Amino acid sequence: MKYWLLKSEPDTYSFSDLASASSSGTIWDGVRNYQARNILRDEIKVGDYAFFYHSSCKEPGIAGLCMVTETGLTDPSSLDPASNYYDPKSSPDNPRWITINVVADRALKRVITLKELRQHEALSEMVLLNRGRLSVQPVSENEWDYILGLESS
DNA sequence: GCCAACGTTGGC
DNA sequence: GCCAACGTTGGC
Repeated sequence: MKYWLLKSEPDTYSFSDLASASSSGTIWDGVRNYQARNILRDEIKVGDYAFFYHSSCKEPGIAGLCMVTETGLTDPSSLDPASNYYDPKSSPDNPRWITINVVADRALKRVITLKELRQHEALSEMVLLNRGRLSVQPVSENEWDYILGLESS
């Protein structure tokens, strides 16, 4: 099992939105970056866990944990002409944007902020802190465990 | 296939 | 709202 970090703007879709979604969770739609798409399509597996990260907001940071329940899904927004994420170069026969379904696992006891993460030498190699713009990223097991260890501190 | 121009992300 | 970083586009 591997660990990941998924970014969302909480004004658009927050961790509490996922937590209050139906038991089937949500499709992680709208990713339009090839590196992130490749991770969604090729690397993330059912049963993997991810941090749910709030970006572009007052307090950027990790708000909760979620679990991957399905992979290999065509992003429905890419085929919807009414969507902001519509991509005319994608089609049902040859979908360009492949994604996953996730469910909420649990909220963290507190949001672990980006500012706090930056203060820990043990996390200095985190993708989040070095290639901040990537919206789907790997998290090492050591980083995962370390960050969960901060939760109660 | 280079690279300048342009667009987007996302912290601050 | 600014702007640095960086991904994408498109002319050549």
